[in-house]
Amino acid sequence: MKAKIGDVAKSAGVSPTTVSRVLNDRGYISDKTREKVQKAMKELNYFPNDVARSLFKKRSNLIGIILPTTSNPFFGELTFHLENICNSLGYKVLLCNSLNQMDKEERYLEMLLRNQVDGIIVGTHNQGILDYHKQNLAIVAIDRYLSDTVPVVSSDNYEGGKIATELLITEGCKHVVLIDSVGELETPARLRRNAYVDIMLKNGKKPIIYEIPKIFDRQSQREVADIIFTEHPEVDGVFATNDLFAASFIAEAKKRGKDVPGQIKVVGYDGTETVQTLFPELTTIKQPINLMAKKAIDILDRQMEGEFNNLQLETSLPITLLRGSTT
Amino acid sequence: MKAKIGDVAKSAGVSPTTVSRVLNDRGYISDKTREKVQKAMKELNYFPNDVARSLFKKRSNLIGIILPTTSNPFFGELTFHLENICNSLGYKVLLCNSLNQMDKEERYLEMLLRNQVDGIIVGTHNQGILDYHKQNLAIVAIDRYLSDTVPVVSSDNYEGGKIATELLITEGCKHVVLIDSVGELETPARLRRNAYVDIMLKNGKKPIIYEIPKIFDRQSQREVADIIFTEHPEVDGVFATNDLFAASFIAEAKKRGKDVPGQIKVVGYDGTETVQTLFPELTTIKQPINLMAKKAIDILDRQMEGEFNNLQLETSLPITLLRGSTT
DNA sequence: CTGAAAGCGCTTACAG
DNA sequence: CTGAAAGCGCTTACAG
Repeated sequence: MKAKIGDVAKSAGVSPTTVSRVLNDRGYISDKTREKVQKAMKELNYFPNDVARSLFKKRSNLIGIILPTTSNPFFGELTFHLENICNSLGYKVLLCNSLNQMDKEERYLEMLLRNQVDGIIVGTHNQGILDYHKQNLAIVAIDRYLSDTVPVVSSDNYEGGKIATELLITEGCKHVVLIDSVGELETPARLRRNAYVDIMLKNGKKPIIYEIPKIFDRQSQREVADIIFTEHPEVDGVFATNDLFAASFIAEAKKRGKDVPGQIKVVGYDGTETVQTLFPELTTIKQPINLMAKKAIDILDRQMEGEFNNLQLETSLPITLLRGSTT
Repeated sequence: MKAKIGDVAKSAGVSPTTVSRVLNDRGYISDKTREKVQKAMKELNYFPNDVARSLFKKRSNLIGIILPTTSNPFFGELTFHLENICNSLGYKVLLCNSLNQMDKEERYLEMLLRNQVDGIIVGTHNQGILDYHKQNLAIVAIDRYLSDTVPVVSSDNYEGGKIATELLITEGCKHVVLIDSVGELETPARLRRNAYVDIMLKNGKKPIIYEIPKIFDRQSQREVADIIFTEHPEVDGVFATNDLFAASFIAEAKKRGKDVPGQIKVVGYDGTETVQTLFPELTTIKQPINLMAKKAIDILDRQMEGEFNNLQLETSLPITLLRGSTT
């Protein structure tokens, strides 16, 4: 059976209190005692039970991450960086893939709370979360507005949308279509769309917007591309707010014998490592995923240390244009 | 402050024992009492503390997942499926990205143990894990041999390697090169290489094997491609044991003006959703990720229920060939 | 420098 | 049908 603190104490001939002291390097202990205890711990292959510790300390060092799905390269990479940084700080990560489903999000949220997480990183639009934030639970959102009091970290979506749209227009596109996620909510990512609309209007062009209903479904992406070709055969430029949408559109274009970038130019969004490897030709707007993760955890950590005031409520990190050969 | 069971008891005018009973639906309770308690829980917005529960029950319902990195599409998708299935079964997932670094793996392992996980799913080659398995910790490996007693779930790697190599030869390739991960250990995935060697020899051809030193690094992948072109300019076929390697090789080929599949044919491996979206032209061997996840958790769950005998020690799921236009 | 006692928030025999 | 007591494995005042 697993050794407990009492077993170590008995074996070392001291009290559990003393064992706890050497474990936590706390208070005075004679070198001799410390050695005895350490020897006993080795022998019994003892390591502390963090569940018991958490219960007493009212601190779990657990961080919950709720996001749509790690299957998506952006979130897969974001998850890696988040977990990696958490780990280096001594935090452990409880992962939740909500698929953007409200009901799942709510159940995940309750699960995290029951498990006494010290903080939550939210990459989905969970609104129920608001209530809990007030109960001084540390929360930070990535690319989502949750409430006036929850800090949001994102990259400069407006600038990204602006650069993408302007590039297409500069390259001579007359009919630029936007392919975006279906969106009920006002999210920072929606600024990409806003920028597209602004730039189009500024150039005297009519914005044409299509939404992917099931954003993580390849089939759904292809169908929308198909509809675009039917309804707007004149399309000669596409700004997709997500690289996967861009790739699906291009696949559909090729199927129809359309040349990219000859007849249609395409710009994507995200610029993950995965996309840069699998589809390096794609012109896209790259988000600084690692920086976003760092910043999010920085803000979360501050809250977990009790600093709920003076939090930077909105952080916008710089994006970069990756020029490929699809424009 | 967070309501505790005592607060609910006081508010409902009963004992904590009774509250616990309605919480767990255990023993006899009068309907009237149950209602009183439920009303009090609602009012106080009470939900149980799972840390305290775990401590008493000696069961955390926590599952640790150790894998290289969710940044990689295969592992990103695998993680999604694993977590998703765990969630549906009432388990929670503690995520660990080890980057295949031994020291990180060992630290993660100890972390998981301290946190009293009920089971561990391992997608890396952690050897230290063996010792703990004997202490009746539930463990299942994905694509890794850990020891004679740890069940392994993988897809039919030999068959995949065979199909890929045979396809290239059938298509007329004379000089087929293998691009593989650097590999110290005997893993199921290594069977892809074994199959390649067998088929090459069977066809009277000399196997030519290159290894990517830093497998998650795009730069490293490109460098190996570069070396292949220098050392084997005659190369007209490539079997890459990973789609990212394949993509990097193709990028390097294009840079040199080589036509794929005209001058060089390429087959990858994994066939994730991400690859199918971003690089649908790639011919590749698709692993049944969802099935692998299901099977792994099935085996883990059985162990967590105390069934350590009669475990299927080796599971090999069927792969499929996805024919694209790179062959 | 070290230990006995109390308690973290629950659950479960055991009584009644 | 309900409650008082003990205990899960730790840690931390408080004494000495």
